[in-house]
Amino acid sequence: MRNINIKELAKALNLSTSTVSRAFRDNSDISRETKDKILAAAKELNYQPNHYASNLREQRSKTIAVIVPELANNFFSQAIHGIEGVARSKGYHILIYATDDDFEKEVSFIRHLHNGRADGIIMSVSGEGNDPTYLNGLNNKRLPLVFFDRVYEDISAPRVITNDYESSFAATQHLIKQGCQRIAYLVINKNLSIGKTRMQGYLDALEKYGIPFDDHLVVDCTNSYRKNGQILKHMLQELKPDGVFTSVERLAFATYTACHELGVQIPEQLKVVGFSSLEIAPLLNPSLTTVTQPATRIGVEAASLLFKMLEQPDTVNSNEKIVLVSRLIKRRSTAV
Amino acid sequence: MRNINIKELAKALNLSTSTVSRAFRDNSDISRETKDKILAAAKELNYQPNHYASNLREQRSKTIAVIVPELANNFFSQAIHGIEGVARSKGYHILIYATDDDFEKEVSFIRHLHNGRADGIIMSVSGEGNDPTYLNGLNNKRLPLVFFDRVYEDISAPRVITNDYESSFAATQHLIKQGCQRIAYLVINKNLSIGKTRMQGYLDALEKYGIPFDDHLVVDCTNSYRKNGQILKHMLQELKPDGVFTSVERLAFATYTACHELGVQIPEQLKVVGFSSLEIAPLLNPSLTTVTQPATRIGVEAASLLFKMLEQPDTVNSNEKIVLVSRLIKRRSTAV
DNA sequence: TTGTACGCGTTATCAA
DNA sequence: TTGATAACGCGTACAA
Repeated sequence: MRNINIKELAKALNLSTSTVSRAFRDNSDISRETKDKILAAAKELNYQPNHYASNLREQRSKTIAVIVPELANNFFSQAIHGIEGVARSKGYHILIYATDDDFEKEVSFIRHLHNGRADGIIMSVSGEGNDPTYLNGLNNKRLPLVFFDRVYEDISAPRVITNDYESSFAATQHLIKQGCQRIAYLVINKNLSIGKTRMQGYLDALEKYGIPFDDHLVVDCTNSYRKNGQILKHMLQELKPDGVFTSVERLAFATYTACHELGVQIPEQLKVVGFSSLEIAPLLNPSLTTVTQPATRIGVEAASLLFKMLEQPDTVNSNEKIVLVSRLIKRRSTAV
Repeated sequence: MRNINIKELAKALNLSTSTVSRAFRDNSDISRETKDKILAAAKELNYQPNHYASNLREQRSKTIAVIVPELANNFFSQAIHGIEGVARSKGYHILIYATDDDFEKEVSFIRHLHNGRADGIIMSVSGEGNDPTYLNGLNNKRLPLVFFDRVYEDISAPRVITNDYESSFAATQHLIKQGCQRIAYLVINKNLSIGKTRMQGYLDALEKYGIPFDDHLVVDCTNSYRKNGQILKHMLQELKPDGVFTSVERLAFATYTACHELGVQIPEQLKVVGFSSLEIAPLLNPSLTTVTQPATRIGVEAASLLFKMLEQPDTVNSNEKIVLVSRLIKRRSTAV
């Protein structure tokens, strides 16, 4: 069964293409009767208006692009889940792009999206702290952009983030109150805004409780599973921390693994708290104290914001910032 | 900065639109010199060929659609990750759709994709065992379809699956060898092919070792976290199994949670093994014995198969079946 | 090597 | 209420 086009359908019904076209749009004038007839025939002959022709004509794609650093990641898949729900309810489709934390890919994706393929972009930026000003040359066109979670601070675009500073402060404070004095901060890229903000919370909590800052305890990790294992084992043995605060989920897991391998007892010898959206954190050994971001909700808010920009451009300020609240959930990994 | 079109760029360069067009296509004749000039000017003026116009003209979208039951799920996000990598390397974009295990949504997505929006579809089917013959009326058009993991057995389309029967047999056998006699099989939808296949492995393993089959031990669960908790706690208390084999990851987690709440000791009182792609299964309490599917690889294979269908249609048989091997990884949850 | 002209399938404008 | 027609932006015969 071939795809037929509007002409063929029109001919089959002895109608003009305009009339057929009208049957598929809600606003136009068309008699109830002919409309029904057309829709019935369309179903019968399996006709659907060609998407590309429509979009070319209407100059919009009913598609939004979502760019994330990685796909196989709890947080991002939950966020995408949230975005998808909103998009579907609006009749929009979503294109997915993964940068693998590669800035070049990010730039390339963004550039190529400026060809009409998408009506808007939702992005969590790549991990490399490169120069994001390339966005300035672009975003003034009518391709709205919304950031979520990982943002470029100096780029003017609406964003949905969480209260990273406060939750990092709270997490660090929690470790201190549980008796930790040598608290390591684990980060993937401390130049990225999110790494910096979370670190500031860590630093300020230390200061508040009069704990001297030791910059050896700020440990720069990688995206490589293997390398992180080496780095962390080395760190645990050399620096002998009694607490660890990880700025991303993966590093909490890496810490667990390193401790298992070294025979370091959590929480007796080392207390661990980390950012994590893992639903089964309670099932870990020991159950993991987490700073849990409302990942799905972040996606929902980001998508809603983007649709607001699409539907009522004037109501959204480019400095708009939605801050959602993360929760510190205390579990066994930080028990006394 | 507005988007400019090919006409404006041509005018700016004092060239014809065809010449400009040629500069963006590799095959056509065009002097090195003019080509460079055009590309430079394009960059300067931020010109990109309009995607919808190109696609309308060329009758293909360089886009594939991926339909999955859910997004916030380890297995599927890893599979999508695999698909994305292959697609990107081919210069293709991917559209993502989540059915939420709703058959109606699946049908709707598939139907709507037959409007030129995508050149092919990769799908893991929705969880409801409805009538999939709707696909027969469609897939003969030139919109290639590849199934992965969850498939419709009676629909003729290439598929990428894992050796579910064998690994289920192996998992059940492992439980038996560890001393289990009353082994429960947990499934979400036992009418779905995947649920059936995995159950057959379970049944045959029981039979091989002369363990009588008790159909109360086949427990139909849901997608609701709360309901599963009730079902499982009830099951544990009433049926007193000494082993549990779960056909999907989520039910293994639910089992853990129920056991924690009831104070049932794993593995002493109950041994657990489940299908799961969770990378941190070793970190669970206790570490979880898993049947681990090569999720990313499945995505890669499915995408590769689809591209083969797009590039050399005749070389792919519609009955083609790629079977990848899952691994049974023994951990503490089934220790003696 | 470059330019002219047409058509991809649709929708909006205008006329009937 | 319906039909004829032009235009959306591009790519490719064909002509130059």
